Amino acid sequence: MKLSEELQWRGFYAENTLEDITDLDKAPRNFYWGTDPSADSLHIGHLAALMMCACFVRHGYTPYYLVGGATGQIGDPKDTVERDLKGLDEIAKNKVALAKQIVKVTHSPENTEILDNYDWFSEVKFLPFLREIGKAFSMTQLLDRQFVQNRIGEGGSGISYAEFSYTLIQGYDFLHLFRTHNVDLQLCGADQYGNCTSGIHLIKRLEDAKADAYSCPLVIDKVTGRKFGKSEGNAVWLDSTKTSVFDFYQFWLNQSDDDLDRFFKMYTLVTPEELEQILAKHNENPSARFGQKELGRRITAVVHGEEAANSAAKLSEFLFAKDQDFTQLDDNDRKLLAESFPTADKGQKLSEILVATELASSKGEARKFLSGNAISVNGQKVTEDIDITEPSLIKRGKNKFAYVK
RNA sequence: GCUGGGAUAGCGAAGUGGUCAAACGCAUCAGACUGUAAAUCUGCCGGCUCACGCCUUCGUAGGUUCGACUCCUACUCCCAGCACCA
Repeated sequence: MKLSEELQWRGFYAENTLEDITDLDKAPRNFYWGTDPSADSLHIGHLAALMMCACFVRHGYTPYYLVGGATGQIGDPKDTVERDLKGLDEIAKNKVALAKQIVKVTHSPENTEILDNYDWFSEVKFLPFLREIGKAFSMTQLLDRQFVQNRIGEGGSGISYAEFSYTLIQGYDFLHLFRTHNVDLQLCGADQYGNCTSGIHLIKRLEDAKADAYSCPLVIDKVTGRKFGKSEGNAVWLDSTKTSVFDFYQFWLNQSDDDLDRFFKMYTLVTPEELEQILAKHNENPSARFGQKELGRRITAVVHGEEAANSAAKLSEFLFAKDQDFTQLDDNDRKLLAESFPTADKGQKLSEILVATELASSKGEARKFLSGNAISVNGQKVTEDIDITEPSLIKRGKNKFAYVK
């Protein structure tokens, strides 16, 4: 498939500035994709964008990945409220973490350079910036932006000059990369499209050259209607200390049948023929969740590696089997359990173990779970605060586990 | 700068001296049902406690009162209008 065909087939197709999408097939270009270090891990929303980047790279494009040490100090305006400024220490820490993840999931060589816009912004002086960049922007257009309109005026929560100016910073990045690295294409999620056009505008204005932006749709959770990984509470992180490999795999396993097609296309490298086979097999018996299992295994492999993905799959098979027999666990299985879930030592009350493994936040909550029929030990529902004297598998709710050594 | 309005739990939003840990909605969490899905129904839903109960919250800091989310003062931030500037 040509790049343009593949992008459309995979669903990486939203707004862009191209005359025609087939222009992408002509000659490989240098592109950049960036994110701000506003958290210490990427999530699956970023992953979709990175899979799109990888698609370009497979077709010969040269990637520049940017972690926004400068933009992160301001924060991209949300359309609801002003962000709290991140501490500089935190930003520095986050930058390192994100850079590592980008290298990992894009399967870039270890020495791949991750750009940091702080490197050039730390040199930028305010007056020259206003004279060169500030002058290029019309206040009318800046005010016209939808999120600005949401933030100011009645019912709005206000917006600071700092956040208001964010788009100038990101626009300048594009200009800078155009000048220094011949980058004339920016890839982004649809929510960043406006910021991309700021850069295009600058490049046109100051360099009299045409640059392009290409965005992919935001991945929307059909259930909540919100974009993936948005709200902190239920974000699915790529960092296994924030979202365990098991939980990551389980997230995909729990997707609905309707979403299989689009997630396979976006998040895995399946070919059309392969996908057809997978879906056909899935539809023979949807309740067996063949599609979800395959999806989970593949995406988990991209993020955490083949071995971890297979472990998560194996563990899930065992834990959700109808007739699990915990006495048949061998040492390897036990080791896997201990690695995958929080652990506690035997010889304690069940409520204490629940607290120690963070399955419950307090003894009171532990008791509530027990009386609410939410806890099982080795597959048996337990409602009393019994003593746990043997190695056991504790389960809370549908898929929260802990292991007692 | 002036005038008026506002700041309540994860979010939205009631509450205008005691019956407020705070209505209601959403989200989360748990249960039933199920395909580890969706929809639906049920419960929980500031923290701690086996529990009577105790502790901490209603922008911040003080004050009045037996008692304050509710009244007063100052401050911070937001919104609107006006003024200033142009």
